Amino acid sequence: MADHRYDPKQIEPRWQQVWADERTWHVGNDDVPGERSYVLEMLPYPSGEPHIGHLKVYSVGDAVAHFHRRTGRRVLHPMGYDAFGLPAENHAIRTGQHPRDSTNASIEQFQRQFREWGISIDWDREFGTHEPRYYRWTQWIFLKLFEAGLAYRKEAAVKWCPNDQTVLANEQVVDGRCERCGHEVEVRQLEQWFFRITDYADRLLDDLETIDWPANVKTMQRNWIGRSEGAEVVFRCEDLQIDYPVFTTRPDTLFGATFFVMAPEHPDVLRLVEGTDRADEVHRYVNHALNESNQERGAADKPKTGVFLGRHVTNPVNGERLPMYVADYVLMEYGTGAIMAVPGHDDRDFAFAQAHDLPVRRVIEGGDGELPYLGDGPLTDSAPEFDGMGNREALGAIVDWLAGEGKGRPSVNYRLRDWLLSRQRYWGCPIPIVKCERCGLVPVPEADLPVVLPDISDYAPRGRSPLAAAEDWVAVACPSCGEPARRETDTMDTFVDSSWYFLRYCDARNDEAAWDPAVLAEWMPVDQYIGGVEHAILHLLYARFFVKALKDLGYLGVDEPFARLFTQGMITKDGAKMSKSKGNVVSPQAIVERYGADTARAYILFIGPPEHAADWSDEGVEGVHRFLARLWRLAAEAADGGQLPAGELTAPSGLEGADLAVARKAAWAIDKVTRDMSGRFAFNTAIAAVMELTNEVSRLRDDAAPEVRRFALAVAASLLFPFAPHVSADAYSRLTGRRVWEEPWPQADPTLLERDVVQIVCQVNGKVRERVEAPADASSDELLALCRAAPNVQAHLDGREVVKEVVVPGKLVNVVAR
RNA sequence: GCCCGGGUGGUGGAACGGUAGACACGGGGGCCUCAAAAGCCCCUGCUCCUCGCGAGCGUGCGGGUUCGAGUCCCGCCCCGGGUACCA
Repeated sequence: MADHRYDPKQIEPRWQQVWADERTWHVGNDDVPGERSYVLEMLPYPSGEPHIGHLKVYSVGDAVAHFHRRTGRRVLHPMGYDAFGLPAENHAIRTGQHPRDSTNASIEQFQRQFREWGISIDWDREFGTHEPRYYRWTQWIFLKLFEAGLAYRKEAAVKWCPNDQTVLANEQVVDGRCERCGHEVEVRQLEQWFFRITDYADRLLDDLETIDWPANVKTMQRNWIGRSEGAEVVFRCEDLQIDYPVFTTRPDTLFGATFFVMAPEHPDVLRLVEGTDRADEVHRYVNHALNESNQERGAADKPKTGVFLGRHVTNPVNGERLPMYVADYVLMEYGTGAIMAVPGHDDRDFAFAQAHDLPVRRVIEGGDGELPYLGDGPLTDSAPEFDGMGNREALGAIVDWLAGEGKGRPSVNYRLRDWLLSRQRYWGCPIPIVKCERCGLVPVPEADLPVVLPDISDYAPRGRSPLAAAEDWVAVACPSCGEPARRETDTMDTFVDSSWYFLRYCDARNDEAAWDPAVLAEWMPVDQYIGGVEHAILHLLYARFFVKALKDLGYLGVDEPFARLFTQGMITKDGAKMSKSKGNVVSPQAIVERYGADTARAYILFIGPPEHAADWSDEGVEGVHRFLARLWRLAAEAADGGQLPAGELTAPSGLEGADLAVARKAAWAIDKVTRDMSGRFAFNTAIAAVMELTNEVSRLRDDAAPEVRRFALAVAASLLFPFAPHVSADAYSRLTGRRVWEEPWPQADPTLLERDVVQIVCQVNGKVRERVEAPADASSDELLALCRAAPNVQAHLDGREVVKEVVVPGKLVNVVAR
């Protein structure tokens, strides 16, 4: 007999070769009828080599893709690279190596490893976002958004990272620090490019209802958009004849306002005190507040500081004069940069009032008498027509009254800001705009796209894009008037590149257009999107915005890019995030080298539910490897004696004893794995079921029927294929002479799923006292009789009165006794 | 503070309101072998005893609903993540 040693180094390259030679995973855009499925994992940023997180996300995605294919769908499962970005550029600054070269080298690493992992990718659709044939269309989309007024330039207070020497979008500032490098960000007043994502705030919010995403991701997006309903109320400063609107969610508390506060950045603060004796003090305060870091200023528990402006505004509901303050707890970015302060019913206003000896007034009854009171209740001490009215009802009534007087109106405010997309860096997609002194901002004509990123020698950022130094490139004739003009030298945020790549995959080789809308209609939306929860706000919000905007412009027909989202948990080592500095990095390449790709993939899916974080265990890998080796060896040995007959994979007939039990186990495994893969991604229990089946086969005695052994092993291999494709393909091929990926998903024979004898649990007062065998179709009375006859049940019923009997057919009998 | 997750053996984890701990790791014992590796077999939640087809306890804590609760409800504690002066 041949030497049957499981050797992934032999098996894996052989099948990879077949898949590459035959372009097995390619799917055309041909108008073939039948169900389609678009399975997509978030595209990788190619830096160095793939890490363990990549192994996980593509193992999960590949399992889904294979399952969809085997259950009769045409599956689009492409791959690409998010290839622009700062790490490559910073590397270039240190070494002088062109970012394109280091990026392409990384991409080759990724390609090689994806092939070695056996991921079923349609390589014919591959691209990197840094390739002109791709970013040509990124620029085209930018122009379409520009034409529609959705991309615009404005001067604003923006977040600046002094380390990366570029501006950042709000989403890229985490705890006052740069999301990428961790450096504390500053605020600068600069003119920048923005996308008008705030126009879509309501739709981005409302359409969350229509997509099947994890609740926590939806919640994070809702919070980020931060819609609040309330009213805009106008407070007039009579001294200077200026109206100051404020946004409030609590117009019901208007009668409790006792002072008025402006943000230090508010443009009118200095004007209000000009030439007064308060000017010096206010100047000092504002300067101090502006120089304070975001971190310090952002702390909610910080004492409430502020300065009186020496001016007053009039409360529109009762004509009271309220003192005006400047205080850093009011933010310029939100609302109008000014607030009415109601210390009786707001924590922060209360804290400020305490610190500055301002009156606190109760206008809503309730609570235990303590102020501030944040709950609901009837109005008091407000106005005769509102007193006694529930505050929720009063809220509307007061807004109506204000609207009638022209002093306010219902209003909605969002936390979401427009997306700042320009970056003062080199390695990104050039913004296709020419700045002409005469014509202003002129779009580059579509026929001239792409605006190709020029090669430069000095990548160092100096507060402006390194592109600004490429004089030959910058100097250009204005497309509109022909006079000398200059190119926009900022590049786009790399999140722009990844906001539409899933559209390009559908029609990746189209040189005439970004895509053919008819082709897009065949594939979009993505049926199953898979990635890390760290993109819950950034990428996933931006991509949704792009799809909605492009739909409005008539280029596609869907409202949402990703119908179903799955977020996988992190892989840790020794309970901690893997990092070079901790020295706890597990390299996928080392694992694949040692155990093979199948072991690495199957282990990462077996370790636990894929949505949970999981800790890597070297011993656990060994266990999965042993399992694959055992399955393969059993299959190879069983195939020595012959193959299964051609045709459908069905159990031999006329089985009995252990042979029948194995056939039943196979049917059970088919059913179990199918269920685990259908509704949820319970890969861990699916693999456990195949393990159980394999264990049962390995316990068969030598005189077992060879066909049932082959059948059960072929079922095991077939079910395992989505998780460990090479070893499964190899085992299946030996057992059947056929290619498992061309086989339909196995069907469980219903007659084998049924049992004629079942085990019945006998309980007395809810405690298990005995287990008995009973015919599966036994009646309740029969089951009851069987259980009451059981010795241990009788022992526990001895001398007691039976008060109730519960029978769950096929399962259990519970006798309740006193 | 608020919003999500999550607390089950030595470990990762299983369990439509119905046998808690599938599967795997680790551990113990055995077979094979000159020996080892590999492989195979058995045992493995805790406690007690009369050692059995035994009894009791056991899913973070305290209550509740139910014939029956890891699972549902109420009140807490702890851990992880997100978010935070957003008016």
